[in-house]
Amino acid sequence: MSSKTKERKVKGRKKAPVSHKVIEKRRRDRINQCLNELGKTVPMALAKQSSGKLEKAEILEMTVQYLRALHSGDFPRGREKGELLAEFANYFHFGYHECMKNLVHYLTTVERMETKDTKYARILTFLQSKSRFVTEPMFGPLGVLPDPSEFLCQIHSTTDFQSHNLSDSVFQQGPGHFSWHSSSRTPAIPYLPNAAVPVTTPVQQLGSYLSPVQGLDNHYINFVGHSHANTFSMHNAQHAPL
DNA sequence: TGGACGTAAATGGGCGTGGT
DNA sequence: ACCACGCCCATTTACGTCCA
Repeated sequence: MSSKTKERKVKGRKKAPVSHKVIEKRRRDRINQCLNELGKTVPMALAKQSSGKLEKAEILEMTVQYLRALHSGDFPRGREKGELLAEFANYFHFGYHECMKNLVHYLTTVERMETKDTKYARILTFLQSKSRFVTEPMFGPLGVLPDPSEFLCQIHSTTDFQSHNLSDSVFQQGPGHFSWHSSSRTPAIPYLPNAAVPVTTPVQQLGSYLSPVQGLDNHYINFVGHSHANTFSMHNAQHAPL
């Protein structure tokens, strides 16, 4: 066993050498972090993750398929490429919203946290920042996609954030839009029905916020040549027409 | 229940590269 | 030339799942 393996040699340098184990650990962490990001970004991986564990190899496979689909000219007739990209983005936002919804439900019901709680506010702010970080590099250029953080901006845009309570808080949306409270898995969370989510995607013009996501299932499956439509069954069942 | 199997993480070592 | 560092690969270890 060489000295390198225990600790990298120290001679004649200012900086203390870093253990090879530590370096390798960091490297593995970087790899895993990127794989996780892919798992949260690639629609099919995101869908499968929600129903079970996803192997690294699967994430990579789905990413390859996803990129092939995006770069393929073989889009369904009558659908614009940008339109489908927007659908993919919506799919991601859907998953993100779903997680946030569950988290908020947990915080408010299980943890008994109030919206005026600073910790509650910090968590939402964190989610907001993460939301931007994850989505912008991939979908930013489209420029017209809804950002989940816009849900939260409805809180932060008002300085009296602390005056809000659960019944007049964040998850405000109009009819036909993505629902924060209608999941079969989570009980209802009160909301203001008159505040609409700022959704401006092209696909939205075709109908509700969710319908593109449902439509995406078939398109995406066709793109990647998979026949496992039941991969998305959870979403279909859960978010059938609002 | 225990062995087979698969996956992920940890570890050890070689090699290339860039800075001094 | 020497050294720190990063990358890659092979092997070992830990852990979870499946099946007889």
